[in-house]
Amino acid sequence: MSSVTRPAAGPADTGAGLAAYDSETCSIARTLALIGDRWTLLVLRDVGNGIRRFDDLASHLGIARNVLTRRLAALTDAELLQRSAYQVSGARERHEYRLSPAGRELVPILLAFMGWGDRHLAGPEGPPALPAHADCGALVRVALTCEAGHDLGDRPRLHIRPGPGSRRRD
Amino acid sequence: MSSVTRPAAGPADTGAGLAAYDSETCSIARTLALIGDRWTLLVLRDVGNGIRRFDDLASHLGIARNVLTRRLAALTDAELLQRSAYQVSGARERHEYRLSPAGRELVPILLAFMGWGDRHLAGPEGPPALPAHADCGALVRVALTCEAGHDLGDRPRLHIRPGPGSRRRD
DNA sequence: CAGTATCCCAAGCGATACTG
DNA sequence: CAGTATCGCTTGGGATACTG
Repeated sequence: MSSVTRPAAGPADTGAGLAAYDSETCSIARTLALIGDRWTLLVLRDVGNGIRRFDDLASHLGIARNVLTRRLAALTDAELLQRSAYQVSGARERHEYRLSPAGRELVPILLAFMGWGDRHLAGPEGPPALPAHADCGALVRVALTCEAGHDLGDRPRLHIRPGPGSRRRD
Repeated sequence: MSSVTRPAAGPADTGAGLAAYDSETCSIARTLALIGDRWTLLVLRDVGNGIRRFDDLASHLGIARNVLTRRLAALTDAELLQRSAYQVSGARERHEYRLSPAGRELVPILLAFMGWGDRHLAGPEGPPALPAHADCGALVRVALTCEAGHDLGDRPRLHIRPGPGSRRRD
């Protein structure tokens, strides 16, 4: 990028759209407010991977127990996790956590993180884990496609437009 | 997973894979450690949307200036942003920030957040913003596809396998 | 096992003032 | 305009002890 005498303008400046709208109304900001803390995505990852009990989560994550309590409560409250009781024969009742349908819809976010990390932060040995389609076993990747059927590739060029729920800034 | 009394199990338990591996080696954890704080993704969003100057970012985001300084420095350092100087005619030199190639590859993460928020946190009016393919104008969405060509849909069923860079837990 | 209750601490944020 | 410097404070996280 050499000597740009022209900071603004050009087709590259796709920003006029979002820039004019409230930063907090944005769906990215809203979602981040819900699950954008230090532990939540990792909790969801682990639960999605079948770690469903409190102590297992605590020890696998290395999270403080009280913090885990808070996260699980918040996630259950937001209905991203479902807490269900189960009973093993005569024993005392136990609980387990599972992803709710809305929680399972967060998987693309997790996979997007995973894909980027695999490409940019993995050592020379390669990625630490591989996501496969449970039905057919083939590897899964995140793709950006447009309604016209184009694949947008790795470094997509977007143009963000105001949507119906946009709120103009003052 | 040895000492599991296995309450539920069944085909739903796809977790054996990741659960057995280190929580921090995971690419999700690594990526989160880099960009998983309260502001970074929003900074990247705004820069990607064409807000490129310090004061514009500060006022659009509502972030404290010193915090913005730190974020921009960290992101430039991690080579997710590129800082370039430009000169308007005779005036003093100015700087602007742009997404680096690696930074642009984070767009799928942003769009995954956006998509989820649009579906679960938007008001009845609809999504606040719409991402369109810059080339053709059609709307863009995040899709999960497997190498066998299947579209995994909204609530994918995955099986996470250890990859070459996996590190067993003790 | 699955949490809750306390207490303490540090990172991180915000506000403000200052500089080239 | 584009930051840096300082400071106080709040938010959350960690450790530990306790309970049904």
